[in-house]
Amino acid sequence: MALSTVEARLTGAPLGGRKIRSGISTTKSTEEIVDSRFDRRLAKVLRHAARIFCEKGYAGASMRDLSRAAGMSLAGLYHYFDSKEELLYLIQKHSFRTIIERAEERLKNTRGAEQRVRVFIENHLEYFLANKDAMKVLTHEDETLKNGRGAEIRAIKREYYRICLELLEDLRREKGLQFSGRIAVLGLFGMINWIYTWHNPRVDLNAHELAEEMSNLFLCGVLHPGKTKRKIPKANA
Amino acid sequence: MALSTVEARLTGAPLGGRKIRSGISTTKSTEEIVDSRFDRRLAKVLRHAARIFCEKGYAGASMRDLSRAAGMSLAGLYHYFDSKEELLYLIQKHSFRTIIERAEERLKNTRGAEQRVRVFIENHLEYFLANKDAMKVLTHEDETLKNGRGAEIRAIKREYYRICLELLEDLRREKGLQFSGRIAVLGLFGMINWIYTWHNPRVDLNAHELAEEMSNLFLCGVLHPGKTKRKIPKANA
DNA sequence: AGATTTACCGAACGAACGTTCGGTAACCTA
DNA sequence: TAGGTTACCGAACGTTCGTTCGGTAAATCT
Repeated sequence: MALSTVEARLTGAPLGGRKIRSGISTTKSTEEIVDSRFDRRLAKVLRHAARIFCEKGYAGASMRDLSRAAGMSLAGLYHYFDSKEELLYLIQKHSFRTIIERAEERLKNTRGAEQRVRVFIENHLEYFLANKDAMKVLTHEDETLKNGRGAEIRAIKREYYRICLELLEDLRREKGLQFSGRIAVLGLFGMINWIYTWHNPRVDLNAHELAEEMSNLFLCGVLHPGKTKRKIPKANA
Repeated sequence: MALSTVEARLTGAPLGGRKIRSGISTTKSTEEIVDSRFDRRLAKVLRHAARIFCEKGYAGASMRDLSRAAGMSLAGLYHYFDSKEELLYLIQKHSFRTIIERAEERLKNTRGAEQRVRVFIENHLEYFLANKDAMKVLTHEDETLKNGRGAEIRAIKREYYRICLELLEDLRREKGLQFSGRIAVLGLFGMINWIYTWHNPRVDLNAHELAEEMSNLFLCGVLHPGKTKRKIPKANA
């Protein structure tokens, strides 16, 4: 793999994909097979890595732990990335990009400031609970990456923050309310990110129900308990 | 220091104190001076350790980092505790015990379910922001300790949880409300513990003001913005 | 078929880790 | 003032760390 950085290969495809070699090629299907094989194996490594980082923390997990979990030799791991730090970066970037992408997709089809906030919350919790390991690693290791990679993740984080802030300011405008946007966003993120510290799927509500409870709590507080909406309809007008 | 475990010495005094040697003693003032000197030095070490754990995480901080921060040799540190793990334990236990003690003290003098919840939140934020390093270490490293020490910290945590839960259930009863106590407690803890990830004293409100904002948000939600109470009076009847 | 690239692996690298050991000055008690 | 305790420290212990190197069998391209 010549110069080999995964980062250098990151462009479009699922996990960033592998750079398509330019030049004459009779069939491109073979290339795609090679590429997606690499990507599938990388994705598997990332899944196992997320699980171990989740259990032991980034600093507490050793590359030997990861190799054991992935069923691959220590040296073999380095075929897929250049360093432990890049591994964390790939996990965080993929999770963040995906949750933002999905939020934007769902918000495109939702009108009404309050409903949009509810959809944002539901999207967050749904993705969070379906990808607990990676999302814990994203939230818990949020100051771990430094320099370039850290800056890039922090930029994505600000983007997500801004989406939420705008939803809340729309709500404030629409209903003529008064509250601090910053405190509201950060209070909301606290509620919904804290979940990784306590949620037990055998005891607690599923993502959809939890989103409703959390939305009611955030929107109405404990003193004005929720108008329990039965379903969050995917309004398209 | 004979058998030397700090843990073996933990009984009453500030940080656990040093076990008072039993036996005949003409003056006990000398013993107290020795004891408090040890405690003062230990407290200083713990303060520096909390700062480093806060910056680099427990696993990411080395004993050499700690020795540098405390201005003491690596070996010298071990005069005050037996292991890195015990150091984390001492930091967490002291913070947790203190915040609970203060909450109970303040709640003794407060009537009215809503007011008691507000006092609980204000106590939490006040201690949290005044002891940011230690409180971040307490919240961030909440699954780090294992076995005996871990169980002990988790027991204190449950105690704190229960205090909050009872306040909320009192509120629910007093006002005839309906909400899930568990979700409310955990949502509230999310809001107020998440603060360590964003609070900047140069930009953000101080503890008292923040407590008011957070209390209003939690109690009334963003749709029913807060009855801004000017002062939280220390009611004594 | 021969040449190249891919996908690994065993073994080793030097650095850093938490902890311990043997000392030694300063202080306290008797 | 002799004897014991306290409060450290320099140097080293064995282990584990992230990463690299040289190799190889299989897959792919020409």
